[in-house]
Amino acid sequence: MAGVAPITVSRAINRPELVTKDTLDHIREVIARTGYVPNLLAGGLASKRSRLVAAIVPTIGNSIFAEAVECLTDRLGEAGYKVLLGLSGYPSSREDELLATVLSRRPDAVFLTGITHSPESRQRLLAAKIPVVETWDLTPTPIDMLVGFSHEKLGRAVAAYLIGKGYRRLGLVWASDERAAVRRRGFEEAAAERGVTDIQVAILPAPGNLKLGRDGLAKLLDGPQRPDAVFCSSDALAQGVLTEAQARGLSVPGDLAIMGFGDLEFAPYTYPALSTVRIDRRAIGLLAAEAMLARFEDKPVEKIVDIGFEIVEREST
Amino acid sequence: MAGVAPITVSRAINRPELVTKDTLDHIREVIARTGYVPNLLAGGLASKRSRLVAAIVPTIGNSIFAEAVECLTDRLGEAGYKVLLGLSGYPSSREDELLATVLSRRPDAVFLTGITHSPESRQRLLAAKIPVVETWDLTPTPIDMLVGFSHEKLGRAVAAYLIGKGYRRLGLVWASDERAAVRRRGFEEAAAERGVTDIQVAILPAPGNLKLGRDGLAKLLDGPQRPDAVFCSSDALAQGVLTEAQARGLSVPGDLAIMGFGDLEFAPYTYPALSTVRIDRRAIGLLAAEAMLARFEDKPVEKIVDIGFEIVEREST
DNA sequence: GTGAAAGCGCTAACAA
DNA sequence: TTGTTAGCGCTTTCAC
Repeated sequence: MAGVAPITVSRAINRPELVTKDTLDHIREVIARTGYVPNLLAGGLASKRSRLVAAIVPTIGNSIFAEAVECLTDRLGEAGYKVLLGLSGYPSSREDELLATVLSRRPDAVFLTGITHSPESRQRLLAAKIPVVETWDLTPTPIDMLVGFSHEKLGRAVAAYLIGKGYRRLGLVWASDERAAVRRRGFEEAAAERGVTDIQVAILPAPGNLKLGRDGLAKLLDGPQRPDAVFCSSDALAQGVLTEAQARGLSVPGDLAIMGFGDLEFAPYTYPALSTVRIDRRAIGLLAAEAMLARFEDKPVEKIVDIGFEIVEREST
Repeated sequence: MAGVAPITVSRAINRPELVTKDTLDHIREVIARTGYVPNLLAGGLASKRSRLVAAIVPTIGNSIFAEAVECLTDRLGEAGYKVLLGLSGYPSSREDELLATVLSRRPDAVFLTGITHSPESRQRLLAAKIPVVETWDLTPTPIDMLVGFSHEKLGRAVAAYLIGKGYRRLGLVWASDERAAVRRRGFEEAAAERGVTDIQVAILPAPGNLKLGRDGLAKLLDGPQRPDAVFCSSDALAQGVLTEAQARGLSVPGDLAIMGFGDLEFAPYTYPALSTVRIDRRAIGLLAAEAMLARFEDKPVEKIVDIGFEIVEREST
């Protein structure tokens, strides 16, 4: 319709600097007039670049993963990429089949949650020969790239922190998820090194929520050793623990200190008594996006990025 | 590699009932052995069905939209569809360009938030000739299909409820978003009909959060008329209002009744004193998915689905 | 700076 | 039940 070859239109859209201004203006005018929408499926097939990035997370509902996905989507969107959402559920039960179906869309990169993947999945990812960013954890042997933090160190740090504050009867209200298990191990090891060994644990199904947190604390309080400090594997559980403590008339942190994990926004303001461990969730999405974009342009990339964590102590008001 | 024509492999994958068991088994064995992954980009181009559904929401971080998207993704995933995530921000500032870029991926359907779209967007959607589901609101004239509820009715219902309880000095802590504005209108109209007109309003930027809620209540309390009941445009704001009330030593609902909107999971347990309006967020995603799937199979579909709402009253404990 | 030819990896339509 | 042919709408490559 513009009286030029298809390839010229393609250039006008994708590499306008290769087209004379006059031709460009004319093509753009025709595009605007006709409402032409390029077909990126066809473009992707021809160029072998889908401009799609797959993001596989357990869940985005009320969760720490939503913000990371949001940042990833925003940053990649700026560069013309769209995010294909894959929800694997807890405990990553569907990651394998999800990965298979998602790879058939030929994404240009994959964002993964965690570092534990089946041999088939690893194999498939390697075979796809695309940038892969694992997140939320640390390992010296990522599939490709990694943005996360050490759950073991985090567990250790919290144990040291609580024991340093004088607490000795420690309890855990804990979801049965894999990364949480590593935090627990770090916590128990560091506690043992300080002579605290009799740690009470209430294990609950993932993902945690307020109700489960209440149940968890109830279990601990009715157990053999009443804890004076409870560390929770998520802020959602911590809220439940706090609620149960309030319902039972316990003062926080006087009778019972409570620590959460994740620093969900509602926690800090709502419960000034509730300390937690802050993770820069937005950084995970952003850094993952940057890593992918760098790789698309063959720029050098840091393979492993440790974003760390921060213990946030809140005063009772 | 399997010694059959490409189309036979295609059938073995997509319509196995058309292939003899022996051929099928053989093809499947070869697929498993070689790790063949079909290219759905090519498939989509050839069949004109991308098996992609675009979901455009303002945000998924800490938000009521995340769960709807999650349900949509789950249900569509069962049917072999993947969700392309589009985040338009508040106040849908990027919806137009987002829609353009998303449509170039040739989605088989589109999930939209709200019923207000630019003429260009409506035009583009109509031109795409695919199922479109608008959500979170109601209108007699949807672009195509609709799953939502009436914000005006909801506002009216809350006004009637509060006034019925005897409250007369009403306040609103309100985000400046479009659907909230409709709820406000309904609220004020119904209040006026009952003789309550002097409603104090604190307007805050969207999306609301706890901090903004605190600020909002502070503004109202320092204003000319101290409210005895505050309705908030979201539960996030309501939490802030509650926090501020507690910080000022007000009893809830004794000195100040607070109503939220959205029924986020943390609200009911955390604040037994906090009533709210429950929206079935999961139903929105699920019904939208069902509507799309029905249309894909040319089954009859209810064009407009009102999922209603429910005032959830909580006792103080 | 622009174009012609070929082909990306599938599936629709029709044929055997 | 299986195969042949053609073509989806782009981009690559190479030529002009």
